[in-house]
Amino acid sequence: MNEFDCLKLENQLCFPLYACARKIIKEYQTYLDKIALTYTQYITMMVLWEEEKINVKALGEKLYLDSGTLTPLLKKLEQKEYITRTRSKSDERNLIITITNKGKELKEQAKIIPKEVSNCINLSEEEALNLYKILYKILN
Amino acid sequence: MNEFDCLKLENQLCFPLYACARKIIKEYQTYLDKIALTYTQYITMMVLWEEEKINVKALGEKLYLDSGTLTPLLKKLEQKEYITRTRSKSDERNLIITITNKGKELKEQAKIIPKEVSNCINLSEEEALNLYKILYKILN
DNA sequence: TACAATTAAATTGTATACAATTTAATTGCA
DNA sequence: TGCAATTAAATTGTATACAATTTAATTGTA
Repeated sequence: MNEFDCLKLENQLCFPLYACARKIIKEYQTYLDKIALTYTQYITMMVLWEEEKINVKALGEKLYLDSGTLTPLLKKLEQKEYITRTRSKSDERNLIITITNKGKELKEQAKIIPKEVSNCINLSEEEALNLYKILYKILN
Repeated sequence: MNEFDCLKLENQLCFPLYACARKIIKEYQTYLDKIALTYTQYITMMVLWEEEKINVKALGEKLYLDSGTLTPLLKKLEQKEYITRTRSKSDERNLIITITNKGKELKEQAKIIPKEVSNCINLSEEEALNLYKILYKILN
């Protein structure tokens, strides 16, 4: 182990993390194409399938994304009529994102996607749980 | 566990993977700013610190990136004089990337970065190894 | 209660990612 | 050997990411 070994790609943790995330998102994309959503649009809709109504700041905290990413994305979801964007009456700084009926209906078509993707990833139950725990340890 | 639970963000594996990768890359970026490299430029240089000379296709296979991403990135690294881009004599379709002396010198400044980043991530030796194995199982 | 400080989104600018297409070089075979 | 098929990069177009700045609304306090 010399002083430069830490600079080898194979000794990095971040690199496989980055490559894996992109690989699985690409796998998602093949299924998401059927409902014409990108992966980022999809996880945004996931929040709204759970919450119905949320402001941009809270949404960003859930997704670890900022308004620079979310503003254009939310305008696209609005164009597709899956959400509405309205300013809060009590505090005009807040933009409230609300899911529409059309957005709710999408949930039905989306529910098979996680299973389709997980079929393509060959992890045991134990490995998946282990991975999950370690990732959330890093995130928190 | 109802039929829609698989659509909850907290039940996803891909989402924390994606969020973690971005979080750690952001951490890298704070240190990479000192040598004015982006994360993608950095992992490209890592390959060249190991190889000296490689064509775009082989580089892309190592980094899981295609020419659409690499072409503009490599032009930037050429501008910074860390690499040269020349067509292969034996097969003009191939573009050969070669590290320059200036590129090699950068390695000395970069070698502390992995340690600086790993200090910010609170994983045990065992967890890190475990994560590493699971990620490469997904990649292969 | 003016007004400086803070806060939430939006905007600007740069750098990826990646699908799809194009361009140019090489290969394989009828 | 001529030419269709293949291959490697580059290009085009779309959609993120994110730092930094700007805009507009609200809050806290001198």
